Amino acid sequence: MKKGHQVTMKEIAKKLGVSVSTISRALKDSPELHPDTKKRIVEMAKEMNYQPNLLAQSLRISRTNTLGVIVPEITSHFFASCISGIQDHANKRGYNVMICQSNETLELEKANIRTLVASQVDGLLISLSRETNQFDHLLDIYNREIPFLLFDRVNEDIPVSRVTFNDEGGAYQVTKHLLETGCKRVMYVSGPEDLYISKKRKEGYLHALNEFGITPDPALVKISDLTIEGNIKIGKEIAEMKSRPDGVFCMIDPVAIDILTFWKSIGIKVPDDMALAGFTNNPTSAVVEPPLTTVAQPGYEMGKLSVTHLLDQLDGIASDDPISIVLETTLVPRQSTKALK
Amino acid sequence: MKKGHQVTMKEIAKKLGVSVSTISRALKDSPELHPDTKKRIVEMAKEMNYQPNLLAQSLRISRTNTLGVIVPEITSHFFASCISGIQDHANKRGYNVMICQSNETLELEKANIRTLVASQVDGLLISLSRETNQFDHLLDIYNREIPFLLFDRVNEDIPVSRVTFNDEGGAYQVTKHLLETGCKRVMYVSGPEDLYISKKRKEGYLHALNEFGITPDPALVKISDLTIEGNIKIGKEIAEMKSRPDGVFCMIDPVAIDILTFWKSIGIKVPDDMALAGFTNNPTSAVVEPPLTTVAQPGYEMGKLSVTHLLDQLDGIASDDPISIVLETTLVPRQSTKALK
DNA sequence: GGTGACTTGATGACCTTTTTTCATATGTTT
DNA sequence: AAACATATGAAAAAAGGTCATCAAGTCACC
Repeated sequence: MKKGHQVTMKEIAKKLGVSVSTISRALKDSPELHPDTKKRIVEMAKEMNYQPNLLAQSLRISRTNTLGVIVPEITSHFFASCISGIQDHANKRGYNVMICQSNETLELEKANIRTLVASQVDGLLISLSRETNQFDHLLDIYNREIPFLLFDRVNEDIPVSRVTFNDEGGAYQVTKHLLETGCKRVMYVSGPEDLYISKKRKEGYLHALNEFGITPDPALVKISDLTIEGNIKIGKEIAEMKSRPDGVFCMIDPVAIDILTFWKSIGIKVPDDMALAGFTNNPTSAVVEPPLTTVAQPGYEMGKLSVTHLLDQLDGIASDDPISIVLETTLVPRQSTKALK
Repeated sequence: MKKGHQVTMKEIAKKLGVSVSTISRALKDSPELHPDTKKRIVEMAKEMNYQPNLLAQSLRISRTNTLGVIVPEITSHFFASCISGIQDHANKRGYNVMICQSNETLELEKANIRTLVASQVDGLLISLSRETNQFDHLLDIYNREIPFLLFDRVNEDIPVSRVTFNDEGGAYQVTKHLLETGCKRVMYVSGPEDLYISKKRKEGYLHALNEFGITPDPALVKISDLTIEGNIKIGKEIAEMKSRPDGVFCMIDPVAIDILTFWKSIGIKVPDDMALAGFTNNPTSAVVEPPLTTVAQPGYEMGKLSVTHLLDQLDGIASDDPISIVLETTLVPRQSTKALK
């Protein structure tokens, strides 16, 4: 199939028997043109359904008014919300958005960056893949002075702006909640240790324990590979412990939900046998039985703030110096943890 | 913030003291170039981190290798899955994807089309918004011979390829399932009547009733505006009916889940008091209590098939004549409906 | 020495739009 | 009639890359 022909300024010019410069002047609303001519041209452009070729325009002015976005996966509700926030607010400021997913692989992340840069995007919003433990590709675009920032899945060694949640604070809140509702032995089920959020949330967990005068027990920290099988394996391990925890805080909701489902199948009662809490406030967490206590992360808001900051930098409204924007999270207590007395 | 300078062919040429044409030939792997020179150039290009400017390239060859995608909303798991399928398979064939969401409004749908067309995308994959009841914008791009197809939310009057689910068949399956598990009075909760899927699923519903020799009762068809409030209102209306249905089939999962949640709050038991079924197989439907019987629609697959067909048309592999691709759905029986005897 | 093959240079057209410059053609003013 | 303003044309340069063409150089071979 071949694309149909697009109307160009040249063709309008020919049709009206005027020159291309006149067309350009008319469409740019230049003051040195007779209003009548201007009107004639604008009307003809409309009639011929003229659309300026953004490629040519971008090439000329060396700006595309397009931003690139890279997320680990679109099907995650959280990232979908971020994208939604990014899109809405990018559009509001006259920018378009090209979205790519890395599928949690370093390889695709690199490839996406390459393509977006080649497409001359004006800036990039990146959330790193789980696999990303090496940062040459980011340093590369940093050195090439391509404006970008990191959100949610960030790295602290790259001198660019970061937008994150107060992961430590959220983990602190939820651990504290478990302790306040009577748990004595609270476990933390983490993701891979080199993940930024694994570390941060562990800090919050430890912080809360510390505040309650509890010495951390290494047996009460487990690491999941975040696959369904991995999560179930952890659930099983916990069930089989001689000395079980009485409260479990999982780094992300899906881990908690997989464990919950497994526990239900073997007769473990939540929260009576063990309390359970997650993090992220996925839509699913509200409807499982019992509803899961979790920590809400406003994804749309994160997308909005990220894109706004980047555009502010592009437009010279904000300084180019990297800043760190930290969004607060909110504890969402539900029935998977006991009630406060 | 200003974007850093990008290396051009001219600069490589200057550095190596050769002409731009030689660079071009080397990068195009032209056979008429000495292998040594080719190697020298390719290495220098790599060293200088040269990336061809896709804008210029696209402008010249009048092809962008980019597809545009318009979905009603990204945060829906179903559409996110479609996008994922589209992206993966577009990339596989060397295409990029620009994604836009219409937020279920006609206005944004039009604006998105305009922008994507102005950006010279090679083709479009469109899923219509709920509000779209007028099709000038589609006829417009049809007349301008811009290759596109419709998926999921389609319209049958535009002569372009369509990719849909067998909505009628899925609705028939689930209604039949309700009848087979003992329901005598099955209700259909529809969305707005001008929606394609509202109509199709109603056909399937009626088809099953007919097969069981049941005369459709107009009181057993309700229409929701698909907002949470609207769904709850329907749930309430059903609860207050003097002669309640004993099975309710909702056009989409969220409607069923909102109704289920409301019913739980007022003590109606599912499936004992009334059986309940949805459509789409949202992740949520598997974890509500009781798990919701629904119809699975493979979104990733739909995205994959859509993009593959469009690219086949673009590449001349498939004929330009519009075809209709119909994907089969699968009944997912769960505990919100009674078991078969 | 002539022929042909191979390699590279040099040039320019082209894609579309933007922007500038200079040249005209009018009409208006003094 | 000269001076000026206004409106428009015509053309070129630029953005970066592609592609084709012609010229010219080097080399080998008969």
